[in-house]
Amino acid sequence: MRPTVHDIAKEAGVSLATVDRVLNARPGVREKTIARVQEAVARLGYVRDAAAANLARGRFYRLAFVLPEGPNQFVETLRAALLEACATQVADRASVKVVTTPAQDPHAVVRALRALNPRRLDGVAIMAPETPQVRDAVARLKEEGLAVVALVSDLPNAPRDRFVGIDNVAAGRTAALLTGRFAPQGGEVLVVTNSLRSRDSLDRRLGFDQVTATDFPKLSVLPTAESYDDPARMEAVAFEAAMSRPKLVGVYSMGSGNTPLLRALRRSGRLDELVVIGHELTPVTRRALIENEMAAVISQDVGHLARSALRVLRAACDAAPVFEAQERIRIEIVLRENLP
Amino acid sequence: MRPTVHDIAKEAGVSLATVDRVLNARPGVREKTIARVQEAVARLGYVRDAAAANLARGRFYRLAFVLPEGPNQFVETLRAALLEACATQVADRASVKVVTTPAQDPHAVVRALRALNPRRLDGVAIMAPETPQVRDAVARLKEEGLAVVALVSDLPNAPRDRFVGIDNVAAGRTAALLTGRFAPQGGEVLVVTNSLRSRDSLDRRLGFDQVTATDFPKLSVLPTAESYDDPARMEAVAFEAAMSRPKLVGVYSMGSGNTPLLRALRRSGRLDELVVIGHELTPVTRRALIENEMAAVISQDVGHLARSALRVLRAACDAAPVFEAQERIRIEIVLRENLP
DNA sequence: ACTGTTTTGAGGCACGTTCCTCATTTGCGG
DNA sequence: CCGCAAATGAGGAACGTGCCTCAAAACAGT
Repeated sequence: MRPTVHDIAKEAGVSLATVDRVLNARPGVREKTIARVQEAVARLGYVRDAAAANLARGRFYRLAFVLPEGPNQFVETLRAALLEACATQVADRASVKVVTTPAQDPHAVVRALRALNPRRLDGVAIMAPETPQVRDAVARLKEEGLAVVALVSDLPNAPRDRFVGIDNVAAGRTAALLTGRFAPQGGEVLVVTNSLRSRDSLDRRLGFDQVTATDFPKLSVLPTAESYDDPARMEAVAFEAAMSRPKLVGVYSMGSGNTPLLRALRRSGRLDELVVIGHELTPVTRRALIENEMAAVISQDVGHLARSALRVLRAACDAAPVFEAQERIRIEIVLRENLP
Repeated sequence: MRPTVHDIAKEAGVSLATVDRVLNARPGVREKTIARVQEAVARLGYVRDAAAANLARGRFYRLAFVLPEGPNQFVETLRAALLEACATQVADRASVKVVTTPAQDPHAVVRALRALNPRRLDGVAIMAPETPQVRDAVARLKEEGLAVVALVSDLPNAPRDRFVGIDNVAAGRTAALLTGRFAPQGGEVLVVTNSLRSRDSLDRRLGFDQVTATDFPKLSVLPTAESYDDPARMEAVAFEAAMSRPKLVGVYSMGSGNTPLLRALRRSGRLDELVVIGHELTPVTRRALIENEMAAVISQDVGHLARSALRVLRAACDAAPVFEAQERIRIEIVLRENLP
């Protein structure tokens, strides 16, 4: 059996109340006594029973997730993973509210953040492009004492407690390395995204350029084409590039919008000679991998993302340390053969 | 606030005792009453507070991990991850004993398993090659009522409750796909391992052959070379192949022993023209990736492995269902640019 | 209506911790 | 040595659930 606070008290020769005061860093204990208790803790190898502690504390975490809305498979699966995580022990003693905002309206996010009542909430996870208004809204939430984490796309200049997601520069570098090795003959690479306003796309492009510049001189990377979340525009841009650029060897899709992209490439008849690399495993990209239409998908485990965000938010609420190793989101490379 | 058993009792118009009997599937309640309680549970959206339940139950999980011993970086990091996981909430209300057995002695595992006292233990995780003796030892543990999971290397014909690890056939298929795409010109591929006795090596070879046979006719895969955990032998075999086979384009290392392998290939002077793919991210393989000596490493997150084994063991002890999505160990592809 | 069985109610103790209150002791300055 | 504040002890209630006992009620078959 593990030692309890009672054992510590006995071992240190103090009362239970004093042990409690020391363990919870409450004032009113002499240095000497603190040391004595801590020694006893070390000697007996005491570790606080988190279950009992939470029970006694009656702690309840009121959390909110602000996600973009739209025909975005990735966000849909993220939301599903979130709800699934809530049904398990990860979300124990927590209530989670999911708020969605129109993807294309940068003010909508701000409005949604303002609409949150800080007194009825302990923490917020935000997935949104970084704008000055969003930064201000985050700052306001922090001032109100809320825990704030950025999700998927970082808000590096906002006072968020933490970013939960992959290192997008490294993700872009990984995409470049795969493109370069899958297309050793070299040629032109088309880079597309729905919007460069999001920090994640920006970072990915940055990483992609770093590696192609230093390691794959035979690749020439075209300027980023933005679709602004318009499928028709995405399809037109991709089709145009495929038809007019004979030296095209690869396409790197940094955002969503893989359905119109693949449709265009299929239509151009050049899909099987192109190395297509995209992000996020969805039904669309999964199918494309199986059909050999996409060479690789760079992905992040949405289940891990959801659980990690929940754990990190709770830790931030308690100003407790996080278990780093568990919260590092991996850049997953998914090929046809290691589809989960 | 979340509803409690008290709320359920009130809602269903029964006593607390009856609610408890229904929730814990104890006998002595009429069908009609059971239905009434379950309706109340559904209506109020009650979910059992796992923390309080475990506390009340006073459940304590006594677990043991049986791991191979030896100069194996992978096992070392696994053990470290295990100890780290024990220090966190994952191992809450559990004691974990780690037993190591000499890697090369198949009887040592059996002896270690026999030495376990089933009355002082609730569950065991085993990482060992599958032999008839191991199967019998596992069967004996199961008969004693222990939970048993196979770790990393499956024991498909033993009555283990579950396998925690990657799908090694798929891992082999992934390695083949990478080799084929990284070496489109084709040629010979050397496959090495420390021992084909382990189920994982066997499965990886199987998967590797499947994909090379169907998708990469230009690759000809050599018979598996075994080192029997002897670094000198590994080095000799690899050097010999590199020197005598001009058409060699790739090496697939299915087990441990990457240090002597890389040393041999370096010595042969052909390392930079070979596509080397190995398993498990260790200091050795990490360095080889950074130096561009290895093209890719197929890995499994040891932290995830450790935490998953703990969770699965606990669930098996309680005959509780596991949260599948969280326990699926991914086949990670690690390149230079997405090193964690 | 009688017995006997099954079902239900009521209550209490336990788990390990937190967080109170109130009384007591200790240390310190004067 | 006194007075005062700080430090400590003792005890208890609570958190939500599990698990136990004993008695009361409902129901079955005769």
